[in-house]
Amino acid sequence: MLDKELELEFFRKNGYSRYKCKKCGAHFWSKKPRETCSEAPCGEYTFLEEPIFKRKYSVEEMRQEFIEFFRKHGHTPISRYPVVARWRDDVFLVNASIYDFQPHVTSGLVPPPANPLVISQPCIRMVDIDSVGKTGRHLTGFEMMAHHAFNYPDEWIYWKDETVEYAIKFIESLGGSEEDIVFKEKPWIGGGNAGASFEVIVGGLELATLVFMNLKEDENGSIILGDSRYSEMPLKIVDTGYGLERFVWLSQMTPTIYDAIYPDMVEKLMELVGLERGEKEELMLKNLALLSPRIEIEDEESLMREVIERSKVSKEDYRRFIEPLQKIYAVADYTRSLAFMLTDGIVPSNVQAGYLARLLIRRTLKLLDDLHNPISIQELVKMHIQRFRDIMDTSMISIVEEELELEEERYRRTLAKGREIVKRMLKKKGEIDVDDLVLLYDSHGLLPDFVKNIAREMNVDVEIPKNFHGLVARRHEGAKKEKKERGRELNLPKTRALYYEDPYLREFDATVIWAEGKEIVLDKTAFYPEGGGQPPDHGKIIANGEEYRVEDVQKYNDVIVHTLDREGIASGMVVHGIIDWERRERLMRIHTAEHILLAACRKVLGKHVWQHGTQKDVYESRFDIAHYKPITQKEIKEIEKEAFRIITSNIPVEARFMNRAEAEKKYGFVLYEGGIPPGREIRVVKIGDEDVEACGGTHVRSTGEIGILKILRTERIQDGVSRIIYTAGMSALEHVQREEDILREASEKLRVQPDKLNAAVEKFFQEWKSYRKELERLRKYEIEGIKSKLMEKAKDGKIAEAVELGMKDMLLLSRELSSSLHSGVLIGKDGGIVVFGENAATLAKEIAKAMNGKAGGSKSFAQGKGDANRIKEGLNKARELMGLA
RNA sequence: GGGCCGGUAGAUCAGCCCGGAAGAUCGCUGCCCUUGCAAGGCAGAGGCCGCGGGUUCAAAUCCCGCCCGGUCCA
Repeated sequence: MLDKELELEFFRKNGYSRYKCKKCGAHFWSKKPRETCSEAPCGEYTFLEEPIFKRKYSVEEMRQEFIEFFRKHGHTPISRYPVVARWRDDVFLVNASIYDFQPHVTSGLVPPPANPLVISQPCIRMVDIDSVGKTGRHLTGFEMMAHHAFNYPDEWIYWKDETVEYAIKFIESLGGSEEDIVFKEKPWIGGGNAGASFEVIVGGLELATLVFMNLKEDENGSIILGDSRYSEMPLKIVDTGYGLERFVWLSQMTPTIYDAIYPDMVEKLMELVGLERGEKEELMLKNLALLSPRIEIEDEESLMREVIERSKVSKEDYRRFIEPLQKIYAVADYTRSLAFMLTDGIVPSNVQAGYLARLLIRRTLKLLDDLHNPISIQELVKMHIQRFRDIMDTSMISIVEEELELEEERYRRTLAKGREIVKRMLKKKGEIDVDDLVLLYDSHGLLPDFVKNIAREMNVDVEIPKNFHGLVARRHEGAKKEKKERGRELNLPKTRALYYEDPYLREFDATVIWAEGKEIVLDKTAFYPEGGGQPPDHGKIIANGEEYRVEDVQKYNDVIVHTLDREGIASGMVVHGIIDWERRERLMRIHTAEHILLAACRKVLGKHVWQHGTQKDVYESRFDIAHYKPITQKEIKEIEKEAFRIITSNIPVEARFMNRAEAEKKYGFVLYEGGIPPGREIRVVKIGDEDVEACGGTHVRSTGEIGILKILRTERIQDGVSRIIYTAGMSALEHVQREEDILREASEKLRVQPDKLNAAVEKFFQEWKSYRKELERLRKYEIEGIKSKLMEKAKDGKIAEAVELGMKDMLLLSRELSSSLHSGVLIGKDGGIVVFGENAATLAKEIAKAMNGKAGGSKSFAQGKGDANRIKEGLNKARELMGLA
């Protein structure tokens, strides 16, 4: 299928031929005849030996070259998106520039912000985390430079020939030659789309990928790729990805990509660790770079052997230089990814994107430990933020530093605790097997290496299986569950939403266009359907003089369905709707209050605050935000005061529909705090300069109408996520009044003034505690008394008596008695039996039997229970068996 | 969102598998020893065994639900 797709007019006209790589068998296009596709390991990294570009470029210079080149060729530069994919709910991090335009632009629903466009998009790819530092070319964080063209049936921009030509011209503009370039064919599949693609290879290195996306996944499609079927889509997308860091590397000719993109940090770390790079070391590094594409990274041993042989150095030389350097490289890369993630507002957590940040932080801390902590993680991340200040938000530095400090503390705590767990395990079992290792990692976050080290301290050897991570994965198999989609296809016209046209509309007339059971759809409605965390309106619908209660209102696509308390309304009827205004008004106040609350939180707590989920209700509403530490009482008061300021400023609340791309451009992704609405047009709700969000809810006209916003309490629902429970308007006033009632009633009960309540309660509590102790002392004393009385009845060190005591007291008493008596039986007022001394259990069972009860226990102590009316029988039995009768 | 581990004295934990009188160490209080401190000795205080339900004559222990903490995976 690809053969035809990639036989370009351009290649034919410009003297290119199609070859088949003798090593990997892939097809490729080249102007110069070639045996292989030239990509390492089929070829070598020739760029390390011979310059390809005319000069060296820094990251900033290369980015600038790219953007400028495409700007000159008719592309509109657009600014980068955050690395955390706020506009999507299917992924956490941006993996590629095309992520910026999924799902709505690529599906054709929404136009792109510009067409064609050029961007340099920072991306995070966690999948390569283990290779970073070791291969010389892998990164967790990189910038994907890209030009995109979106071709619509009625608006054609450009397609394959032009894209290939741009690639050649851009490489030429940097001093490269057309002869150096190889276009390798490759099918491309990703994210429900597919197409043909070229990998652009220069000097043995893949520099870019040119994807021609023209297929979408389709059950009935006729094109089969991999395991799925695809069909042609009307939209044809040019999706390119130029590896910024790789271009820089190629220009700099350094042995690794890390030396090219952040030389300052690598140098600084080397200096602090005490590594020096002489000729011998450079040679080792270069050989490593040349060899690493050839040998699987899992086989580090043979890679090391080859490097040692080629460079004519000792194993010792390698160990002393390469191993710490690889760690330095990894630290430099991880901390840069962290700089991107944290300044873009990801809060470290145990869930979602925050977990990925924590993972990177912990990996970095481990590496820094290995290097004997030459510098703090905060310092390194800060260095990157300042170094890349033209694309990172430097105002986040102090928040980032605090987050890292807290994370490091947490990490140290986990390790200290883990150390204890491992030690205890060893003390108990004497060894640690594979199951233990998996458990320690999965449940306690302890890496096998760490466990092995501790075991070694205690002279125990632990074997780490090769497929360790596979074993962990197996434990998680079968744990996944499919989430069900709620969808409903009603083939009806869009319902006119009167609540948007006039949010204060309380009554309206409409025509029923569909009815089934208790459900009806109207041509227009003022009933607000559940959405955006706002519950649906309630109210009445009057038809033919009959009144129906509206119990639920839901929206399916653009059709609004009302659920009534009973059947009876038919299609075609004209009805009158009345909104339960008291309820709706409260909800409107609360919804606007929520926007104000978010603005206040961002102001008081910081810019990283991001809405995590909400549920509004008439009396108590929940508002979850990402924040890296629990919210203090002081902060709550500040937030309330800030909200008060916004409310009393009486700022108008504007709501209007806007073109999605235009709104994003104007306000940024803060728009999507409350979630990501679908569609070409989005409704933007703006409160002066305080807050702007995409929101489909109903709002008051101006902030003053809210009256009062009150935070009731906060909870930490996850690491990095706090829940604020609040209310507004009349509900807030009612809450304050209720609290006042509690205060007054409590004060009245204690007969003190409300302001003395605190001191009074303290006093009462202290007194209660001392009385409780006094009571216990008295009981002990009483038992002492009973004991001495009973002792008088003892015969031959034996006793069997009935006592006016409960089970607990009898236990105490028998303990006392057992110190001076040989054996004894006590039967309590409610039929409880306590036996101590020889054959206690057997004796107790016999007594219980006599009392129609049950008993049991050990040889020297037993307890049981029988019928409280048969105490006498039990006692007689006991005496008989004990020889006391 | 799902899985796993944990919650017992101020702290760190044992006891739970296999139900039968709540423990250890450190810390705390007092006394002895000492010029004083440290150490040592003796005595003592300190527990809703996370919460709620169930099974049982009897639950820290077994079963169910919830809450909280930790951790792994997506």
